[in-house]
Amino acid sequence: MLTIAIIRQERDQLVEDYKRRNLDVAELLDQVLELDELRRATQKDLDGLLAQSNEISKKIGELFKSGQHEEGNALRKESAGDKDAIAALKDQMNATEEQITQVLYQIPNRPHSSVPQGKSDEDNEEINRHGDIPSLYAGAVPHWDLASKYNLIDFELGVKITGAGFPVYRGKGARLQRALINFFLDEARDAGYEEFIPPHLVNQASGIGTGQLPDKEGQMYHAVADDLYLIPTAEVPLTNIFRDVILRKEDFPIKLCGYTPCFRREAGSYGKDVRGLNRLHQFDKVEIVQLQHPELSYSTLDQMVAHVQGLLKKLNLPYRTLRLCGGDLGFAAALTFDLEVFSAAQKRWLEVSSVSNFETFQTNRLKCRFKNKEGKTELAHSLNGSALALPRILAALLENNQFEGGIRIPEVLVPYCGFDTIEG
RNA sequence: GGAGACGUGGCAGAGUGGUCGAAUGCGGCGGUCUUGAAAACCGUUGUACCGCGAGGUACCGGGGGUUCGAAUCCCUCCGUCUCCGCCA
Repeated sequence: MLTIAIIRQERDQLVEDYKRRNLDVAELLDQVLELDELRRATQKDLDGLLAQSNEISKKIGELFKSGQHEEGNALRKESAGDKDAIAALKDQMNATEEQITQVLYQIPNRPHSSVPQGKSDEDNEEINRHGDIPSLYAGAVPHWDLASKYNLIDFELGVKITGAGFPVYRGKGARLQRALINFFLDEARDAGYEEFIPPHLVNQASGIGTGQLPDKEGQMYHAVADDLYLIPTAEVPLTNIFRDVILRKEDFPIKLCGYTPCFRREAGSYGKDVRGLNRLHQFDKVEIVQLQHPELSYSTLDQMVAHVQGLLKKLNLPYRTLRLCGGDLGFAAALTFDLEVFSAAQKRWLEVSSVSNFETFQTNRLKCRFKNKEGKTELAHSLNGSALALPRILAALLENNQFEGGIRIPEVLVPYCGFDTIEG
């Protein structure tokens, strides 16, 4: 969420910047400014009335204390009149603040200066590629065929138990999942991230804190009876650890990681690209999160991208790095790098990680601040990235490493799996 | 789920209608002393908003109410603890 201070100071520049998101925010910003004027004027009036009322109350107290009851009672009657005016101004204050919040909720994060103009994922900027795309043998098949051929994943069984998008992993498929989770967590720990196991359901305040609510209400599973939401990513509980927290600048950088299942309704997605593991309602992911000093957050972003690239290198998966254009950038992000691996049997790139700097967008909602050099509180920067999401990694691993007699397991995973080949 | 107790500043813990944004202790920060450190002593130490400033306003779990005035009384929600029940 943008701060009102920024809108007041940089209104014109903001309008310019949001054009790269293909958004015209002029009207929204002006609404905020107008409401803010009203709010300040109202507070001025309200504070004045309250000050008066406080003073009279104090006087009455003193009169009664010194035994001057008649004078006290006279004053009491006199002061009763302001109550309605005070109540009316309070109502107006609250209503105006609420309106400001509602407008601010509609405005996505300001794109970083390096974010290219663009409409869709086709305009994303490819930054680099790494690894050779394997040439598969003639009988190579996509991962959904491999999954059933080697009895690794049962999609139909998931449909029976729950519904589409909830696969059942079994046997070596299940063990491979667990191996990947442990591998990713160990790598994160080696990189200095503290491991957490957070709750998988969160309250509304947490959803608002990281930006899922109210913007993406329909994308989360909602347990209505208890008004809790199933997390779409570990980012939500992990980042919300720092809601309403004032850090010391020595605390930076704060590095956390955690494995959780992720639940996404994927409302509105349909048809192609949803086959097999490509798009699921429940999937596993290891997430890395950092809170950082504003001056350092972009070098931190680069480090996080490098960490994810390191994972892909160790898994020997060909990947490319994209800088998302304004049109593809998420609501809360200022800058995002996507990592995609090449799925050799589907012959296409699959997004496996999204690493973002949210600058103060989340921390403003979270009220996560630190004491700066001048001793003043200042909003921290928050960042996160998938390191990594499992399903598409698994898809690419199965497809890229298949041979006539089975599937080879990448060397780094063998100690985690306890097997080096999947065969019929 | 039932019964009871409680929710105050970084922590501990006073405060039951007025001068309380809140005693005191601990912790933190600055200083004196010291070769240095510790101890001792002195000072300082919540957050947000409005205002050029002086200063003002709000906040004692959240929300609402009573009152001229609420940390204090009432209602409600949330949470914690103890006992009972149930249970991995």
